[in-house]
Amino acid sequence: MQYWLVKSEPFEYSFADLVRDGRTAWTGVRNYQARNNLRRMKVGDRVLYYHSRKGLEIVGIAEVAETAFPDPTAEKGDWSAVSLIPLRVLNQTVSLQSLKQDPAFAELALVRNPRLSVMPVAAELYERIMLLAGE
DNA sequence: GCCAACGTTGGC
DNA sequence: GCCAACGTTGGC
Repeated sequence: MQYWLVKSEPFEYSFADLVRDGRTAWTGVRNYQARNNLRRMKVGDRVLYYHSRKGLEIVGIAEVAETAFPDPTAEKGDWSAVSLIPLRVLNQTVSLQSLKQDPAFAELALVRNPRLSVMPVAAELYERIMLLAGE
């Protein structure tokens, strides 16, 4: 099992929206690095859900329900989407600030490259985030 | 809302 | 193929 983190602006599509919908196609990624990460996802992989712009915290966990397929919202270009389903809301949200305060997360792409919207999370960092989340 | 950082585009 | 200009992202 691999671990990932995706970012979404909560006023565009929040984790609560995903919970409400039960499943969503993760479309609209237009960055090659992020796209390549989408393509590496496997069914059952865990996906941390981060609220960017507003909130600035990890709020929930989703799961990959379907591996990469052509992004139906892309009019041109070679872009991919995956399907995500919600797993659960975290007991406690994990703020970007708290991640930045812990040197263990210095290598996390969220900290190092704040513009990447789909990124891998090392297993040990995922476990550490789970601890911070009271899971 | 500002603006730094990053990615992309396009003229040369 | 370089690099300046432009557009976008996202923390602050």
